[in-house]
Amino acid sequence: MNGAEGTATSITEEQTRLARISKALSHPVRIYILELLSKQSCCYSGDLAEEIPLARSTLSQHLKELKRARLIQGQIHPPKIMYCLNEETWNEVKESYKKFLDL
Amino acid sequence: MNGAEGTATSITEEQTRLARISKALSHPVRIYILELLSKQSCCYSGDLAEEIPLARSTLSQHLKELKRARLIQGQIHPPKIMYCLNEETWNEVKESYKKFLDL
DNA sequence: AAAACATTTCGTATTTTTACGAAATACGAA
DNA sequence: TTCGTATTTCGTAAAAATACGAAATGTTTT
Repeated sequence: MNGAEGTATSITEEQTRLARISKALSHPVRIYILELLSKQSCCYSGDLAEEIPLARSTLSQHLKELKRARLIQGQIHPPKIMYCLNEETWNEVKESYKKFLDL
Repeated sequence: MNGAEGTATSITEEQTRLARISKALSHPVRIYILELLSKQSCCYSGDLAEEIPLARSTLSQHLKELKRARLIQGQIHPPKIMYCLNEETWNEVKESYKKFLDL
C-alpha cells in the first residue's frame, strides 16, 4: 500500500479519517453490533455470541477492531464483559458522515 | 468469509447492505472521488489521475469498485471518459446511513 | 488451590484488497 | 489505416481481513 504522507496529494486528513471509519463499518457483524449498541447503549459479549453464528474468537476479533477504532469500549463486569458504545466517537462519526453525505 | 444466507442469523439484509456500502467507502481515494462528484456531479478520469498520486491502472481499479457498487457511472465522451455520480444509489446510501446513525 | 466460566490471544489457512507496469482496447485525427 | 491519446484489463506481488480451534488469561465460586 502507499500510506506515504507528505507528497502533494489532494486527499485530506478528513477523507482518510472517513475511509478509516468506513472500513470499521465494512463488516455485517460490526454493523450489527454498533446498531445494537446505538439502541441500547451496552451489551454483553456473550449475548452477541449467542446471536451471531461465528466462533467466539472471531467475534472477539471484531470487537477488538471496533475497540481499535474507538467505537466501543469494554468494561469488566464479572464474570462477564460489557461492551458500550463510545458516545464521543459515535458523535464524531455522525458528524463525518453528515458532512460527507450533506445531510 | 461467510456469505451464507439462510442460516438463523440475526443479521439483516439491510445491515449486510450497509456493510457493503461501507466497504466501497473504505479507501481514501474512493472517498475523495465521491466527495468530488457529490459536489460537481461529474469529472474526467484523467483529471483524477492528475490529482491522485497513484498509477492509472490502480485508479481505474478504484473506479471499477465504485461502478460495481453502482455509486458512479461512466459515460464515453470522446476522447475521454466522464464519470458521474449515480444519484439514485447515492440517495439510497444517504438514507441507509441516516437510519443507521439516527440522523 | 482447583474448578468453572467468559473472553482473548496465538497460530494458521484462505480470501480479498491494494498496488504496479505491461499489454490490450477504444476511438478520433492525421 | 496508422498514430496518438485515454483508459482498462491482465498478470503478479505484497499486505490486510476473515475465520477457525487450541491454548492462555482472568475472575469467581467451591
